[in-house]
Amino acid sequence: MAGPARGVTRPATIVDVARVAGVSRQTVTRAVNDMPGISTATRERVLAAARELHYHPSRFGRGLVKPSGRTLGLLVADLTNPYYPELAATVLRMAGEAGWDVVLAEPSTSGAGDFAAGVDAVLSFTGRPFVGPAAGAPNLPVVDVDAPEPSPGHGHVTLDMAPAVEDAVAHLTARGVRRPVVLDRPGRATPSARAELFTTAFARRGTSAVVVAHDVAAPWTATTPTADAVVAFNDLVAFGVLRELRLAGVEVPGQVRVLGIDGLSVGRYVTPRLSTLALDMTEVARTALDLVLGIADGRTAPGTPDASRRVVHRFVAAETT
Amino acid sequence: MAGPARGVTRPATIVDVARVAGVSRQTVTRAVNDMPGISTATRERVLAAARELHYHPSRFGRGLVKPSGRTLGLLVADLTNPYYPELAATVLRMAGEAGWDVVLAEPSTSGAGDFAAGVDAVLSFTGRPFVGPAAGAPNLPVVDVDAPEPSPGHGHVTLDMAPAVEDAVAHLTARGVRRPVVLDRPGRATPSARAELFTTAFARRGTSAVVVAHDVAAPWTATTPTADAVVAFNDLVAFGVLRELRLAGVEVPGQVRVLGIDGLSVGRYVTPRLSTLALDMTEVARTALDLVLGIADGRTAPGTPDASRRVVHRFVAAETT
DNA sequence: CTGAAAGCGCTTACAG
DNA sequence: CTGAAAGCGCTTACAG
Repeated sequence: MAGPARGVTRPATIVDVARVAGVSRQTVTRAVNDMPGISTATRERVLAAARELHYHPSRFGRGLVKPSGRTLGLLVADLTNPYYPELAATVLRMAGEAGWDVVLAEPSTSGAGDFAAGVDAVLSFTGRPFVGPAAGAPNLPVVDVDAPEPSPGHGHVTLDMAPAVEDAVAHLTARGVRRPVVLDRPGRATPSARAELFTTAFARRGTSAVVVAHDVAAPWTATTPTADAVVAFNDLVAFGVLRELRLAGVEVPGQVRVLGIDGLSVGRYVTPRLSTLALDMTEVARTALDLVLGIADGRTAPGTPDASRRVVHRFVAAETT
Repeated sequence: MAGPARGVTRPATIVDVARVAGVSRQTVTRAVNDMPGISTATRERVLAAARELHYHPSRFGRGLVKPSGRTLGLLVADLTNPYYPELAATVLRMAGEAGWDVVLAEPSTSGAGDFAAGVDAVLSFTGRPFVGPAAGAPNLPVVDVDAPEPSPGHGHVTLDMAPAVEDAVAHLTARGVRRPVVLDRPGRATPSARAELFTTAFARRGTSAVVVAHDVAAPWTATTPTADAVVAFNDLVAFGVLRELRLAGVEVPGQVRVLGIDGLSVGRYVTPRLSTLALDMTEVARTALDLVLGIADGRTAPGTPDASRRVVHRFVAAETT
């Protein structure tokens, strides 16, 4: 009963079970996989040995020899923002239909190297190009979504907010907005791309928008008390703004109009309902998944125009504008 | 250049690359893994061949021979309800620290069999015991969370709402609630366990609660227009109730008090803030993960008392009660 | 710097 | 009903 490796507990393998049960390896396989051509007595003896040794088949040994599904690595920036779980849920369901498993990870959580070792393709929703291990993963199919610039060898999906920004700004100015505030992500030297889209669009209409860092220490209400519209960095920030305004007794959209970005489905529960630049998560998921699976299957070559896709936001006017 | 399998495209293996590059298998390994002891010229020739063949190392072949992290299968009922992503995010982060990857799946998405084939342990948040493949996965470590009854051979984590229900009902009756409505999940013959907890607790205080199926076709406002408190099946339902009441001009908590269940973190954005029976997601994740990894590492035996854990909800009185 | 040999844990034919 | 042999794709010593 004393195994070769005393002290250190090595997981039991099929040969350990075979030895303990006094049979051959292939008989263990028959018992464990419930195959025909084995006597009941033998099967039970083998299963008892398996139980005793806590034997569980190695997925590597098995995967090497049996056809098995492939695994997609899904990297998302921050699972705390419902935006990413919504996206992940859609990717998960679609990938499942295509026979792919999905390993979910955040960049902070797992070393990118370890992560890449266990997957057959990568879909990265982190806002920057996926950086795999320097070596060991040549030709790993990778698709970056919404990365600021295309990474050579990767497929990429661009999320284009510009048309929706135009629509939203036209909508707001038509309703008399003249002193809009754009709440930008804090801690940056320069305005974000989305903030610039808004200031440019407003400027084209003769309206100058103020960009303010969304900072709890210096709330925008103090900086720009006369604002008649707030463009939030994303829906989550907009929800916070709506709450602030409610508590301050400010009417939305009567006194201040509020616009979010993302189109989170939890938005259906807030009152008044948030106007937002919505992304069709299903479309994003389908586009990104189609691309990465296409690369994995050799249908699409990274570097070709077909490996570069685009999804646009859509302005959804609800109750806050 | 014509491989042995013409027509059907079989993924290239290390020997294909070796053949095309005119080197041995181990030289391909050296090039691909950026190891020393290989000339620059050879390395480049090999990498060029790898590129040409779209070669990517099999994770099975590699996993068999290199020490690698293990994979946890995380099964959640419904990624559409933020409750599950919140839980998943916490599990993901903690599992990552322990060196485990996480495959996320919904029961509907992937055949349970396929799912179980690729993982070393399973954590099931589906409200019922995990059912793996009938065969092929003996001694797979499994932990069920919040399953109605313990499944033999599995570890289980019970989520106990009873103490929080007591606190909430005491709170509500102390504030004069006499005609509470419990919104139950629709389409069931008998009231849910949580609905019964509430009716019992109210009854003990001499108050009879009405259980109504949460059904858009027959809204609770029509069924029980005189209700002075609404206990929702979960936070998401409660958010919808809050919106209904707002639109109907009903004051919360002045005219009707509202209670949710779950303690979703998105609740921080709704106004007024929802009172709820909150679950500490971190505690649930830590408890469940500790248990399943303990079973996987042989520290904990399923069936022993230690393989059965309990986490309690906590009543959080916010602005709606 | 390069290759021949052994082996990781498993299953699939093939023999008895 | 059971076992000996071959092989899945890879890496790790070991020889040259």
